[in-house]
Amino acid sequence: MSGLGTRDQILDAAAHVMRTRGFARTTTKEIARAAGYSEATLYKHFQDKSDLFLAVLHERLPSFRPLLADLARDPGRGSLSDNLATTARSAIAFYLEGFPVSASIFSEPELLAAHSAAITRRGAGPHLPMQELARYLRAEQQLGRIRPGADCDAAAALLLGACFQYAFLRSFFQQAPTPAEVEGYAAAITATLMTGLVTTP
Amino acid sequence: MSGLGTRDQILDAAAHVMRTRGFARTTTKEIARAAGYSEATLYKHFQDKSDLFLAVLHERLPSFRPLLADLARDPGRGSLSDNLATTARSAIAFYLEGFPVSASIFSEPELLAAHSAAITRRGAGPHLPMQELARYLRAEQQLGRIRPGADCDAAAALLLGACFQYAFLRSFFQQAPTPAEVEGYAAAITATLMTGLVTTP
DNA sequence: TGTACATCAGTGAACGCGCGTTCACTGATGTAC
DNA sequence: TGTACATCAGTGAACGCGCGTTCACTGATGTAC
Repeated sequence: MSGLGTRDQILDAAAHVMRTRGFARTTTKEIARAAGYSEATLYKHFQDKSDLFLAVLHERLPSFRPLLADLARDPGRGSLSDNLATTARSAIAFYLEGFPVSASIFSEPELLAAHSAAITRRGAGPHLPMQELARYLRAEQQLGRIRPGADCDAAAALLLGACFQYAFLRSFFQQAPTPAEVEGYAAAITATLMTGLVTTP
Repeated sequence: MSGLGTRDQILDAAAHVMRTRGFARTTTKEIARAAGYSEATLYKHFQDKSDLFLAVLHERLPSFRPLLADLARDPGRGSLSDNLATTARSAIAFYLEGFPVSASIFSEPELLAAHSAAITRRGAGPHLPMQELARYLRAEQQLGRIRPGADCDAAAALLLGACFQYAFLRSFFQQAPTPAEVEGYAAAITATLMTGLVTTP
């Protein structure tokens, strides 16, 4: 009695199997079983398995651009370091959720190529959060809360890069971090990014 | 007429196929063909396919710890920002080379678990470069080239994280960066890490 | 030196299995008159 | 209202294929006397 169409149920099931069993174990049989349909039904809604995968990647991967867009729309609100720490926490949560599935695509270069082409075509991509964050930082710079000479692109790359690698390491060692850990880490990298290594605050 | 034993030739071939065809296409048949042996020969040297993969991951993935260990052994040499920029360039090259194969493992969670367990057992791991870099930074801090209050762990995470994500993005869009691009990027993140966003240099 | 045997790296051919995919079908629902 | 037909979501069973793995083997090399 779900309100979802068959296609959506299949996508949900596929995304679930990918997360729980891994990309290599995500067979048409497993997806069909998880969705509660026969394998043949998959082919009524998707051309082939690649088509189904690409749809999952497009329609079921999380995004955290909205949060960043909000920030950039309204700079000057709250303290800069709070905003950055919040962004870092969201980024970590986002990368933790998306990394295992996203990384899996690298095992099939042709699928990766198709996915990255599709993403480029529609103007999306994993580099956009960085651009969005840099845009926010430049807005803060114009408001005088960031020093004039600072390189906002580099700063965005440093902050999100640290979050990305943090999520990778946790995924790699299969250790989900506690909220307190994430909070501490986000605060530490934010503070260091703000003040730098050599100058005295 | 190679000086390599059969086992090493198989490992080289497997690593090569992984890089060129992708993890999912790395079948026993492809490995055997690339190595110039029959498939049956693989099983004279490895218990099964997982065993062979784990050996590739252990014995054929690049490492850039040595460079970092050198740095940490001899702090105070050269300028701090040159050392960091050099480290960033090496890190990017290293991650660019290792990322596609390393990421692939996420498609088989059981293999990932076996790999991460093996790595932990022998005291290795992708988090060590960060620790090594932090160690170097602390040594510089003791020499007075980094301000006393700075968080060297956070700084190491920021710098290597930015390199890691940079390599990911390039691998994702299948665009190999030029040396000049890498150099510019390394210089930018290094400078920003050194001076920070809010203080005046 | 010749002969008989042991060792050992490597192989061709076959195996069972699970994969993605297709096909002819079923049965419920909608539509025409 | 009843009847005949069209539509359409979904299926069971089968398909060919390529996978990882094994087995009985071959032939070159080493060793004993």
